[in-house]
Amino acid sequence: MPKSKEQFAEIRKKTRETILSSALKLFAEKGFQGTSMNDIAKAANISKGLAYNYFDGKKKIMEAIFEQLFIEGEKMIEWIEAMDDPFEQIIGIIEGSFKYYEGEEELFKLYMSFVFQPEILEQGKKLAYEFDQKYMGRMELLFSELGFKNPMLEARYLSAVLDGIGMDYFLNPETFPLMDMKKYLLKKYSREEIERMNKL
Amino acid sequence: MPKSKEQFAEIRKKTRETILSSALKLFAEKGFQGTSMNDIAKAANISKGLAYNYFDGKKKIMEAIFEQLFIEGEKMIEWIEAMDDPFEQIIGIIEGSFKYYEGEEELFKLYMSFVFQPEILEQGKKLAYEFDQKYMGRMELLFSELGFKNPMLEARYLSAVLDGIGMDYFLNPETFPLMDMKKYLLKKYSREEIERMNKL
Amino acid sequence: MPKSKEQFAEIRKKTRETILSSALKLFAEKGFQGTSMNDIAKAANISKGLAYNYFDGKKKIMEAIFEQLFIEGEKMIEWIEAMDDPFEQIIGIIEGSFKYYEGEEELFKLYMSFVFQPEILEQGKKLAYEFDQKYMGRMELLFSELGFKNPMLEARYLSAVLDGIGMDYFLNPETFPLMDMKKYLLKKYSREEIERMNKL
Amino acid sequence: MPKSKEQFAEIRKKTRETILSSALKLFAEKGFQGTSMNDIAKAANISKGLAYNYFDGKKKIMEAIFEQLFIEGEKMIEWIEAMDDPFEQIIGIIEGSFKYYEGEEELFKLYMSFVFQPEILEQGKKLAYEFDQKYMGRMELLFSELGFKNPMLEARYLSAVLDGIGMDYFLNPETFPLMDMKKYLLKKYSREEIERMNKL
DNA sequence: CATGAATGAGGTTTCATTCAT
DNA sequence: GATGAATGAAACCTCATTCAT
Repeated sequence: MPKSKEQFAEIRKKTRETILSSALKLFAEKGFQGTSMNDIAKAANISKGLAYNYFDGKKKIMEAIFEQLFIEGEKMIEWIEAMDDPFEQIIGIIEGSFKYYEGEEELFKLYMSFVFQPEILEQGKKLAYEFDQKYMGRMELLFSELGFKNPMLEARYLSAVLDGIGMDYFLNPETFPLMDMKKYLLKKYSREEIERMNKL
Repeated sequence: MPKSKEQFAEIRKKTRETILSSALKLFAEKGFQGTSMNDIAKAANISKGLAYNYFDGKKKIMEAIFEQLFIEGEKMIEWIEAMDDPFEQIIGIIEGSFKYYEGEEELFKLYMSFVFQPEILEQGKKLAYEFDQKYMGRMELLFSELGFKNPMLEARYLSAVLDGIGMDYFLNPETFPLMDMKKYLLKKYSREEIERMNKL
Repeated sequence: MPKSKEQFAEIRKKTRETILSSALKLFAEKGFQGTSMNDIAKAANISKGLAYNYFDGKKKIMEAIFEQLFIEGEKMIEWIEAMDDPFEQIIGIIEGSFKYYEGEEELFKLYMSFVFQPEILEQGKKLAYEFDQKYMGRMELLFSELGFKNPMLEARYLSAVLDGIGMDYFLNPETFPLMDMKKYLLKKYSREEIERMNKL
Repeated sequence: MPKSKEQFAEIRKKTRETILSSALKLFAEKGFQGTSMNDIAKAANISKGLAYNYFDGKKKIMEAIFEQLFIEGEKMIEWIEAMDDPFEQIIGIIEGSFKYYEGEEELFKLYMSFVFQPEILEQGKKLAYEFDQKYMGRMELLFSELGFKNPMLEARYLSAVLDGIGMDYFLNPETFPLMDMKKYLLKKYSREEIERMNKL
């Protein structure tokens, strides 16, 4: 009697996830090019051959990781849009970003290293561009609702600030004052400050 | 007619620089691992063997590039320190950074991609750390002179903002409003604004 | 309701045949080495494991195909021997060959490609040799009956002509004048021509 | 002082030829798929890496061999065209073919195995087709000059005969009566026979 | 100073075959 | 009888580095 379809699906899902998480860790640690399929297979405790049964090569693994990344990004957008108050949404964006930095160090590092070397992944570049467009659009709308004069520029600015903080934090996690920075930023984008700025 | 010692030295210097600039371009484009010594030699119009005559391997070429990078950084610090007025210095830092983004795209990309793959080049990481310490120290001093309450945080913040802008710009040079962002930042850190902020 | 023994036997036979015909098609198309067990299993709509239940590996599948091939060859010899008139037999050989080219393209291609790569399948080579001997023996006898002076050479010659036609036809099925060639050959080996030749 | 260009060219030519002849031998012996780059490198007494310095993979080696093959074919056509008398030309074609079978066993075997599995080599198929067209055109012209009623069919026929003989000879070089077959064919296509046939 | 042929270690990828269920 | 996940050996290919000239 063969294994049931459910059993097979279960196994595939689990192994797939093991491969992806092992690869993510290694890519973040040693870079995409610095990680060999051998490394990945060993980390995932499987044979090299099996890794190819699941993914058609290293690039495809990378792509799968990127897809996950953008899916999480979408979720974050949705979570923020669910809030009614635009002031709350700004807070949500900031807190969400910091939560991400604290919890997903590896994904972020990987994202960074890729972003500065996009030739590695055609598909990744497209995904990143599309996500950026969508994300910026939302932010712009938000700043418009908040009464800013140049919502596009404000969206780009906040985005740059958050990216820069993430980047500097990961460059020196030990010395970067992540919590203080969060407080500082939350104050800068608090209801009171925003209202005050808009009065000027 | 044999060449004079000066002529030889001249040739060596020129060839060395050709190798470095060719390598820089390639590393930025295709990454360190994605660039072969063959690529470098071809781009520099020399033989592989000669490249080894100048540098003891690919890593050493990378290190030489990094050294150049930090030498330029030092120069920028010196240039800023030469100014008397701290308000002018802030403007200098901002304008210097933007000038760098506009003119030295490749070095910046390379720096970033390496910084997020530190195991490749231990020495690079160390250099980067040292430079960061020195640079931050200066900035902190500056914000202290300007009367900010939390100079360290302000230094980290401005630094993050500038890094984030650089990053976002390089992600999408076509759509990022680099000039507008510069004006926006220059206004945020103008004498008037700083004095106003410090009064609060 | 359990299946009866007959039903099981029926299924086994059918599956076996499906495997063989799928494999034949693939071997002819992509070669023995170019065809994977996976390809075969997929083409036969079964699992890889089941294929191994039927045959002890890829070579064994190949061998089974070869056996079939020679069984058909034997049938053809028998069919020809059943004719009384040697003149008719010659016609039968020619027509049989052309019918084979038209209808069994894959088997022929496979046979050829293997015959020129003998180390792959020792058994195949042996079978081919034995068949050749038997076939040649019959042909020689036939030409002897027909009164030819050098029956062995005539047998070898006709055999070569037929092989060459098959080969050239498969090289360029679109441009090769198969039907005209058949007429031409049938005339060359017609009763009248043979009798005329033997008079000389 | 570097090696002179001539020295390098000499080395490259020699090594290239060693690789090609080693590969030819192995391909003919064990087939294209059955031969590994390792085998080729070992047979050529060089490292695997060097083989890739000369050819971009196994297919490219095969293609180079094929080119040689067709270059030789062209030479044969030229050699035959240099004769004035069409009767002599026919003799030339036949003798040339037999000489080829006797002397270039490996190339012929390789050609055969390829011909029945052309997916291996895109370029090879095109070359073979073009050569066939040219060769057939010449033969047709020749048979036309000789006064045959259906020159195209005659060209195809002789071609098939020669191919079939080559094929059968290589299948069983020990038992195939190559010399007798040559005499037989030369008589069939002698001036006297051709004139007699055309009278009918 | 300069060349590029040559090596060899290590990476990527494929696949016949086994096996637990 | 039937499944497809899993293995491991062996294939393909790349490239930093060395070296004879």
